[in-house]
Amino acid sequence: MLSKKAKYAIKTILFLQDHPDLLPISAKAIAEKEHIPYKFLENILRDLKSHQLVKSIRGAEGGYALAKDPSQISIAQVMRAMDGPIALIPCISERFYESCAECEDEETCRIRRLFAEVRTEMVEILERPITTLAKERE
Amino acid sequence: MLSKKAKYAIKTILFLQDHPDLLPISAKAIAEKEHIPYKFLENILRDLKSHQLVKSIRGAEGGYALAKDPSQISIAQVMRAMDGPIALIPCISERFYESCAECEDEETCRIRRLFAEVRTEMVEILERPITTLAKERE
DNA sequence: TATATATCCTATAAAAAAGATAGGAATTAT
DNA sequence: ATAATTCCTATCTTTTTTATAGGATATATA
Ligand code: FES
Ligand code: FES
Repeated sequence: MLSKKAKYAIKTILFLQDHPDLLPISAKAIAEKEHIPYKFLENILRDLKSHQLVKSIRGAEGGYALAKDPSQISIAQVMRAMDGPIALIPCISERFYESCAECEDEETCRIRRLFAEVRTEMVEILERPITTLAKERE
Repeated sequence: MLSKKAKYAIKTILFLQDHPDLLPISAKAIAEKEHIPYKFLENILRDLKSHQLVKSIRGAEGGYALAKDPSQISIAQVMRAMDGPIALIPCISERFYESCAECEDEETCRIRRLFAEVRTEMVEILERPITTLAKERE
């Protein structure tokens, strides 16, 4: 399951997408509008920034904005920045590969292929740009 | 990511599939062969049994065996029995539905459809019978 | 029937991860 | 100068995951 952190992060990114203002948006404003604990959101924003998903302007009247065009941002990117791998097992993760402690040999592992297939399908959907996320009830 | 419990459970199920002996297989034997902590495995087997995935024979010479034909068992079933929902968000889970505390309205949620699509693809792959899991290096 | 081998059950402990908060330094518009 | 804001490190709390303990119950077989 998605962590709360990742879900808050997604909501934050979509909120910033929806408000491409001239002025950046403060963490305080985001926290209030999206009902995210303020200090928790600060941590999330720092992570989003370190992953080049948002940029920040310091000082009074400062705040946050998307670091790139929304067409270049996907839910997968946000999930990876917050929770790590998309894959359900580490040995087939593209960006967070780790060998499986429990499995003797990747070559003969019975479930590796299956989960690789799952990951491929997941990534295909989750890598879509967030611009494709129209509001429902169109 | 898959929990260790789920991974142990999958290994257990595949082990039982590979040993369709006349005699049931003891937890002790499974624990040794698959390198699973014995007492942890007991808990797992109890859960697998309560979900009708394995059956048990008590007493000396007792042990465990699959509760149904392997063609009727999938990795998805094992995952659900151990970790709960396959879906990444609760509001689209088929068997473990919960409304999302953070989202105001499912109808207007921007990410619900996307994650529903992800779940559909995941389930399609993970619901395959374990008999389709041939050993690699065919 | 005694014994050894098992499952079965409840409870607890230990470790790790997730979720949240605290306090203050640094920056900047007004 | 002041107020608003990001930035940083640290800590705390709660929940989940992983694992263990101890014993009750059942059963094959010698
Ligand atoms: S699941 Fe990774 S090697 Fe088996
Ligand atoms: S993710 Fe469940 S309603 Fe938005």
